[in-house]
Amino acid sequence: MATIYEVSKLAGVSLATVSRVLNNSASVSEKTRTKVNQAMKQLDYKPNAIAKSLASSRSDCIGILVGEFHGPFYGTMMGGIEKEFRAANKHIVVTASHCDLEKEKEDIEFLISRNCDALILHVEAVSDEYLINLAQGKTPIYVINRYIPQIADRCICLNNELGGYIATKTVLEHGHRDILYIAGPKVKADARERLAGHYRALREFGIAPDVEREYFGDYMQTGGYAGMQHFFDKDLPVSAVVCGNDEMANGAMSAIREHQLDIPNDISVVGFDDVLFSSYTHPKLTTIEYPIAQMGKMAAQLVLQDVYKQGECTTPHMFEPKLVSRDSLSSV
Amino acid sequence: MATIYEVSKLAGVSLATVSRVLNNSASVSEKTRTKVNQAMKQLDYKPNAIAKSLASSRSDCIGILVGEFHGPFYGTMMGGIEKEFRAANKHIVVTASHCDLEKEKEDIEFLISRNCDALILHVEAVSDEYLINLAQGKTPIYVINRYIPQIADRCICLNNELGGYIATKTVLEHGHRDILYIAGPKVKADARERLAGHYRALREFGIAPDVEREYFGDYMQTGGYAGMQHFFDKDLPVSAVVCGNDEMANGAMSAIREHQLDIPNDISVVGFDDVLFSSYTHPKLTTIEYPIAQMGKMAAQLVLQDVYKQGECTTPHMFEPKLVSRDSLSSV
DNA sequence: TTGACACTTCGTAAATGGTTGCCATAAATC
DNA sequence: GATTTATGGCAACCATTTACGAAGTGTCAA
Repeated sequence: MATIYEVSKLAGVSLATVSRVLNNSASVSEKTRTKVNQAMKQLDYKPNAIAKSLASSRSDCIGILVGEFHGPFYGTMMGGIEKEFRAANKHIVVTASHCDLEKEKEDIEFLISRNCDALILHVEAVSDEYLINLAQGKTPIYVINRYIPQIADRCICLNNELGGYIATKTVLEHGHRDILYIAGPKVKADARERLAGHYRALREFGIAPDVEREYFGDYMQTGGYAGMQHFFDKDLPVSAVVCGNDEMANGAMSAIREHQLDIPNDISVVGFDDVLFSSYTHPKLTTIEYPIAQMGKMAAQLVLQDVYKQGECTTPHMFEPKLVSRDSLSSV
Repeated sequence: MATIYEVSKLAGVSLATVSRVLNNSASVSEKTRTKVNQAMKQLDYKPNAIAKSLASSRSDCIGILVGEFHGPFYGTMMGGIEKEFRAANKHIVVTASHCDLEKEKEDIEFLISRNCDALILHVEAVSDEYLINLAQGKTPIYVINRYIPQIADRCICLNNELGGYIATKTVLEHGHRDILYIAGPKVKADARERLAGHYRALREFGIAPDVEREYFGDYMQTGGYAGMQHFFDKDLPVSAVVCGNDEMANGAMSAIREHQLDIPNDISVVGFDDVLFSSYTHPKLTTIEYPIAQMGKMAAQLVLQDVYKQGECTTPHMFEPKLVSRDSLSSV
């Protein structure tokens, strides 16, 4: 592989000049520029990003940390981020840390050691203090789906509590009183926040939260399915089930159908996130919109603005969840 | 950020020794090793992966190229690859090139310029010649979902034609004769292969393929929905619709339901891929299994074996599609 | 016409933070 | 005391950026 040195020799100029035309920095005469460009073409020269990164301590790469690669939520998030960066000619390097404390730390260190110009993190296990401390470091970080007051300007999040509140309140307003809740994993802050919103709505309607009517799933279809089975086994009266996310709602719907019950006439179902497939379930899922693609886009814009001084980002950092009314919720 | 130099000074040893401790290569006395480790801890030394990569022309990174970040197919593939590599302490850097020729080439060059030790590619736009040529290069490549005879040992793929054949043959064996086909984008080879399999099954049953009964979608729910609408508008007799993938099947089912028709009693639906949500649709989707997670895993094992000389991979390179019988296909 | 001055354009060389082959030295063994 | 063996150090190298300075060119006034 040809190096900048060979190019400089062939073009009869110095290393510095080649570097200058590469980065079109400073002034280079048109004549020299053409000479260099020709030499590069002739040698099929490809710049070595690693060496460039070492010398310049930049990388044009943004590190992304997600929980998982699979699943509709993270995929959409990565897509939103990537689209924005690609337009700006930046690359992303993504790792998935499976909501594990050690892996999250490891991955963050990995991304920093790779000279990422900034980090966009969707982390769950790591503590607030860790992130606050990390934010002091050389590499700017941006946090999605988590609000930390001390670094509020680095947080892009959704009001999960409000979303949980809206979901259950809507169900209550439709006349339901026998409500089940399939929550996400207790270890996840957003799951707890959504549950808190659920409680608030319940109390507002004079209903005492009841642990008997709660189930903690895994945020996946299997969890929703298992949760619903669990409730069926306990033979509780039910007219609606509110789920911590759409995947679990999907799983719950599957279990409900297997019990020969109709959605929403026998049991109403509400989800959270409004992932892509939720408009294609049967019945179409009533859910809470989590504008994750936009939030990813915004995180990217923030990086572009802060780190690369390109464009401006004026979107507010806290997004408001909205109800998406479809067909899985009926009145009683 | 502390450098290896400062560590060596603090520990009172040479640079080389620190490097040896880091890579636990060659022999270093226990005493020295402890001294160095203590110094590293004291300085909170973090090795600079970029510098290491430049000096050693390795990176412990594997470049992955996928079509998109979102969607159940690629997510599962990335997950399968990542899991295997994480266990071996390798990292992946992923880019999505949206099935665009220029982006695919650009991304491949990007990954190579980042010193990736190997590339795992799911590419569609780039030509066979390009890949054959690329395979001659310094960076080993592995290709998923594409068979190129000249580099067969680098290809991990599914017999798409056979899958397409099985899907339609199964539908025919269930007595259906008025079959519609919603294919993937013509530009995608796998879509064409699946369609070819469809043709073969049709001919085997004495049915002439009919372009009136074909629609080319986008491999997404929207495409399946639009395809079904298209057929409804033409008012063709239908008893079954075979789809190029599960997402389109999902979209088609949605359209069918909106026409107040029952699945599978009025119209049967068959998909392809068996992505996660297909076991949770209503009715549960009958489809063709595409073991993409396993294939990703295998690609990773191949890299581990060939590039890092770890483990051994004996899985055959061509996977066989299998029918997954669920509830969306009935007999007539 | 010429000299001063400013501005372009380009080259030199020192980083950047590591790896690694080769050689030297000290310790251990016989 | 000679021969191994285990350790450690030196210095070149990886491919690039970039501060600094040196030419070269042009403008303008004296």
